[in-house]
Amino acid sequence: MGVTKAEDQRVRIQKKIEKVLTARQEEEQCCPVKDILARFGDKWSIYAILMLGKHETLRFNELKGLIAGISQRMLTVTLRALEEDGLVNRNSFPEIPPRVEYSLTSLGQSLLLQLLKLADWAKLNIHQILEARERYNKK
Amino acid sequence: MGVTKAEDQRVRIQKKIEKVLTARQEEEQCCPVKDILARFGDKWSIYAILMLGKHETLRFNELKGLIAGISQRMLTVTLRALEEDGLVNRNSFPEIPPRVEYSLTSLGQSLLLQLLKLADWAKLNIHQILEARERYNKK
DNA sequence: CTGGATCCGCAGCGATACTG
DNA sequence: CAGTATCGCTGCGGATCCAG
Repeated sequence: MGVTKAEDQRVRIQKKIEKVLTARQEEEQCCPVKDILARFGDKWSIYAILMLGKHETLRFNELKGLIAGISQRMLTVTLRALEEDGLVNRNSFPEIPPRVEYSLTSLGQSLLLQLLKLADWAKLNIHQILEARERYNKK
Repeated sequence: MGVTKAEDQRVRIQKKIEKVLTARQEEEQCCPVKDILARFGDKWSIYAILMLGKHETLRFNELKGLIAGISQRMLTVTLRALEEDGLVNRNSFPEIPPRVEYSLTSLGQSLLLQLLKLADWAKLNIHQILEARERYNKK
């Protein structure tokens, strides 16, 4: 065993580099679907969008109250990401106490439409899926 | 500091239990959208569905070849989940060497339609999103 | 009140070796 | 060929404290 720990690490780092590169290639190639899904495919973005769709405009803690179970941190992170993509507006008023209002942009609203269609599909087929799951688990 | 490690752990476990319970509540309540998204919102399911949509029927390693970067393990896990939900069919032939063919069920195909619509939206708006990101990062 | 900064546990994924 | 078993790492997300 002439394999040193240093050598081990070098190899591992090399592999990691390769992995990152191929990952980047995949992102660039391939349909934009994946990229879009990455936005609202995460744990909370959907809820934020749906809630903002329902209520027009909301403050930070109102939103936090509506999305049961979300932590402060994740709400911040989620809203930042959505803002970055131009899906929500963020209006902060320099008052004391501070007030920040969030609302959907027109782009966000058009995405909401798509999500609602998906929701319709989901409602329509949820029973079939649940049945399929039961059937599968019985076997 | 009369706090023992055992006490620490007890408290932590207690919190975990609560977390799991509220998580379960959330799943049950709330729109089925989230539940559905959980299916193909993960890293690989979309690719599997899209590929099966294109190619009608595929064997395990064909699929693995088409989805660049997926590991054997994750392909297995992904396909199992999709099968469980009745989105893909799994036909295994008791031959040597073994042969397993996967294809979309009609339910899977209807989901594919939705995904394609989403893809259309994505293609249509990808530029706006990229612009928004640039604008955001410049600030 | 809004949210930035930091720490850290744990699920999820990848790599690898093994089986029918 | 099509998986299963095991293990280690990484990064997501929750908790907590702090700032404006």
